[in-house]
Amino acid sequence: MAEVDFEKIEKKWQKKWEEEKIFYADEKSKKKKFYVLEMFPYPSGTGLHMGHALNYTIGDIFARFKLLKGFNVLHPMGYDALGLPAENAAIKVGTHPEEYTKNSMKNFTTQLKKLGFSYDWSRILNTSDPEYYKWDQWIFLKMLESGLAYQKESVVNWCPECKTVLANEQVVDGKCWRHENTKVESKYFKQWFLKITDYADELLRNLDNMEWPEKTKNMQKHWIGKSYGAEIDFIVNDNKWPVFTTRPDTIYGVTFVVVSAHHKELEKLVTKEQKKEVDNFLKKIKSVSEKDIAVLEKEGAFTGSYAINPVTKEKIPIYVGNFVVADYGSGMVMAVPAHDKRDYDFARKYKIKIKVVINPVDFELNSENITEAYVGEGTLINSGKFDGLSNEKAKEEIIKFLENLKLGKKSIQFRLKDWGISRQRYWGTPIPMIYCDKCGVVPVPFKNLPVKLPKEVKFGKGNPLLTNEKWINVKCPKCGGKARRETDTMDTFVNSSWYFLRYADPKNKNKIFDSQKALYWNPVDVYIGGAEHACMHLIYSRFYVKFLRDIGLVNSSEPANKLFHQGMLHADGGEKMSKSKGNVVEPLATIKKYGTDSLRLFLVSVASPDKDFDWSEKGIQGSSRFLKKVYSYFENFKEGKSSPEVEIKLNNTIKNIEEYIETFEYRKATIELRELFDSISDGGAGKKVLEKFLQLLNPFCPHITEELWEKLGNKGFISNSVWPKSEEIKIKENLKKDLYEKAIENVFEVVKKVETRGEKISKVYLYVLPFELEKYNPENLKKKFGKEVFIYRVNDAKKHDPEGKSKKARPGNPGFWFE
RNA sequence: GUGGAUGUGCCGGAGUGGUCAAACGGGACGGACUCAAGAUCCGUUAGCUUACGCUUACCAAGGUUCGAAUCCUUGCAUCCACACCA
Repeated sequence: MAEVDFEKIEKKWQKKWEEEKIFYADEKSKKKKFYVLEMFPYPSGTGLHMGHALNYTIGDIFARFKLLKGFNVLHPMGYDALGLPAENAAIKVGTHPEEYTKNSMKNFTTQLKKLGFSYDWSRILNTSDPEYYKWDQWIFLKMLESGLAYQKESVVNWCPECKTVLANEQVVDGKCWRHENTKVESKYFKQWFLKITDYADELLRNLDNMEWPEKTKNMQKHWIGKSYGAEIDFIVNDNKWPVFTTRPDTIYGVTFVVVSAHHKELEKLVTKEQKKEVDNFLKKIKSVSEKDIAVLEKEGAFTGSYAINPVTKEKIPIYVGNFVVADYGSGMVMAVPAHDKRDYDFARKYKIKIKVVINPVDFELNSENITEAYVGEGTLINSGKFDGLSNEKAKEEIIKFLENLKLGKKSIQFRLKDWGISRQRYWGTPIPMIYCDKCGVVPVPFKNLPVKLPKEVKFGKGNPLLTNEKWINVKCPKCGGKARRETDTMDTFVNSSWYFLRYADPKNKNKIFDSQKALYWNPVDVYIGGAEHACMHLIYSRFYVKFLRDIGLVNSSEPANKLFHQGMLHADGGEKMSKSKGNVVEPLATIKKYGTDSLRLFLVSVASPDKDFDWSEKGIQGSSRFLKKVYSYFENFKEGKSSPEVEIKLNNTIKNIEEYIETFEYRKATIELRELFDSISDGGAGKKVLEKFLQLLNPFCPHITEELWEKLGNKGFISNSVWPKSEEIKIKENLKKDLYEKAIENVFEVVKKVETRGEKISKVYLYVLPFELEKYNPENLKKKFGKEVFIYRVNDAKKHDPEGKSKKARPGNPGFWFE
């Protein structure tokens, strides 16, 4: 078999596609629009990895398929260019983040182009471009106008050595990533927040009607976390301290209260005598990451203060604990050790009283014999006038009771928190605010946007922006007096929360985007990316779209109709690909060896693209072998006649592949393609059939199919040809007969079996689907079975069907009953 | 702990009540070609049998059914996510 020069073919067609701009999208087209989007990459210095290749191949196949199907396809690409790694490179190697990012982007573009993706490169986007982040700032100011952006004190990780705030990922085992002997401290800063919680209800509600993976929707539901309960006031030193609980029915069992270690007013509760103990406890907390806190054992310390239980009037101790979240509810919880597992463990550890107030349905429980928390249903005991009520009923009654005493109320809590966007670092969007001594916090006027990042800053100690005094010092936009810029920048998730909208009109200098264009393209029809973004990016984007809708810029409420997560790609042998293990497979090296089309085909033919799978050198060799086979068949092909079998197979394949691509079952599509090719090379085929085969293969292997399309004598590109139609008649006629006969054969078999068991059968009843009724001929069947045969439609109200066997009827298979 | 997913032949992985000893790919084995290797092509790949066929098989044990990889129950194992949510 002749060697195929994949590289030459790839270069040739990539150049032609670019010259003819066949993938450039235009909103003036009369065709129906279709927007395919893959999550844009963070351009890291290490270049494109195989996971990117998989992600973009999945999207590219979809986009190319839709183009062939006659849609006006938008398939753009860009870079999420602001972020921490660029800044880390500046600290470690001394490159300016801007240079680092520029180089990385250039590198990424070259690599992406070699993979032959059908991007509209004229729409390329770069979030580190002031022309882009200007609109981040614009949205921020709009949110400020709407009251959605606000400042509040919040806790962060602080490295006293670097004098800077650390991201959770920069905290390693409670220590700074750069100073392994320096313990990270908790520090409170005033920071900017976006009030995503205003949209909590809608974010939750819409999920039900969205065509997103159920798993993702569940994760989001959990993340938003709506819970119903009560807010109850406990009295501490004559002040009201509210707590939120979902179990007001257990209020009589409260024996202590726990306040979060990060509670703003913790100091007020700590007495002189207990100060030392509490401080020692606080030192043990490693970072503000709640994931880190979660790993810790439930621990705490007595604050020295007491609270009054509003119903029993008992005096109960207040503890500070590492398992209470400061930002949820009021940052304080009432603890019922008898009926909550964490409270139980905590009470046992610190020898606090345990009081049973719910008696289980099926056994006796009391405060002496309890060995674990009982969290189930039951009736109230030890609860004053509420004794004997079911705990469900008690929830309502107790809330009513507290409301009358003005000591509590019904309450709904979301676990979703407002989104803290302040980052004390350089390579992000500057927050467009100014601090004036006289006027206070003043927004930068719209006409002065963008607030550009100054290039001259020093890296290594503290927030780099603090090192450029010239940039910081400005005149107050209100009074013209001395003022200073906000030096915090925005979380980079801000940049990616609306980029898909900007693709509709990426070069607009005057507006965030032209509304007509945005309305035309949005929402995204298919969005493809990793499941790790299920909560953060995919919730923030939903929030942004809702906000932009509310200020009249778009009319859709959700960013994407359909969402797909690709699986994780592991190294040969199942381990994670990582540099330190030396098992990384580079897309570029692979292409050089086997060709881009082989790589694309392999990536989608090992497993369903949503499942994790292992890289396999043997596997890609198999894909490459298949393409060589195809190529050599076309080279030596002599025009022949297509057999009916090949025609049937072809038409079946067209239909199936359409379905498979729509549902991302690419693996099945590649199997059908192999089968079709087998029957072509076995039975011979005419030119028309070969052309159609190439078109079916084109979304997966665009280069080689262009080449062979041309070899067959076609002018123009196969990539924007018209997808073949499957001719229904050719598919079914033969098969249908078969199926009917098989179905009858089946029934016949069963009759024989039952008779050999000794049962007598004289009547056979068949229940068939209405549209199949005509195929059944009672006379013929009577002859075959030698018995009376009755045929009913399944929905016939008068049918004789003593055991409901008609429910078993399916297409091609009747239900049956014998007597 | 909570939530979710999965368990199929040597391996990856289809298959959701009869067309299943189970697609497709990989591997292994045998053969053809070749001085030879590679590539390519053909065949075999649960057991017994020349074959018809029979037996054993889709994590395990029960169950439903004329019929189960597929439906139900229980158990076991593996994987993933998470913000201990009061």
